[in-house]
Amino acid sequence: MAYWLMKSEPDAYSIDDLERDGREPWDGIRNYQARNMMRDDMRIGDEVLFYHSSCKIPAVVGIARVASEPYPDPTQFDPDEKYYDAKSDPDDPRWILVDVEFVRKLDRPVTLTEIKEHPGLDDMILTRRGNRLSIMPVEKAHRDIILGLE
DNA sequence: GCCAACGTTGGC
DNA sequence: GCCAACGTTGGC
Repeated sequence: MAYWLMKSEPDAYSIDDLERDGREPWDGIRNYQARNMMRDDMRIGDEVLFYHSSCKIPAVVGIARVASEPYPDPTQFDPDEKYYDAKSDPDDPRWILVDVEFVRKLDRPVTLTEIKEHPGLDDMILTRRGNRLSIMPVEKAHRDIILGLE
């Protein structure tokens, strides 16, 4: 089983929203690297660290799991959608997503500050300079440390 | 609101 | 294929 971190702006979609919905298609990803990971590398049951970004206290706030095989992101074909992509061919969809499922909230958020301060988490992709990926792989050792901090 | 970093686009 | 311009991300 692999481990992932997925960012979401809590104003747009928070861990509480996922808890309420139970399950959610991870739509709107328009970055090829992130798409490739969902399309090629994620497996049902993989664990996801749910991270709040672009907010007051950026932090890992919960755990989710990959809940579907990859499939085309429907929002790319809907002209009324923010994430509409006129250049995506329905016969060869450009954007692929997976569903994610709520598992639990952390007992308390593990903040970006703590992650940066922890020596064992030095080489996490999350804190790498210039990293802008909204989906990234997480090593088990790093995941274990983070869950040890909650 | 600023700005660094980086991806994407499009002209040539 | 190069590269300047532009857009986006996301922490601060």
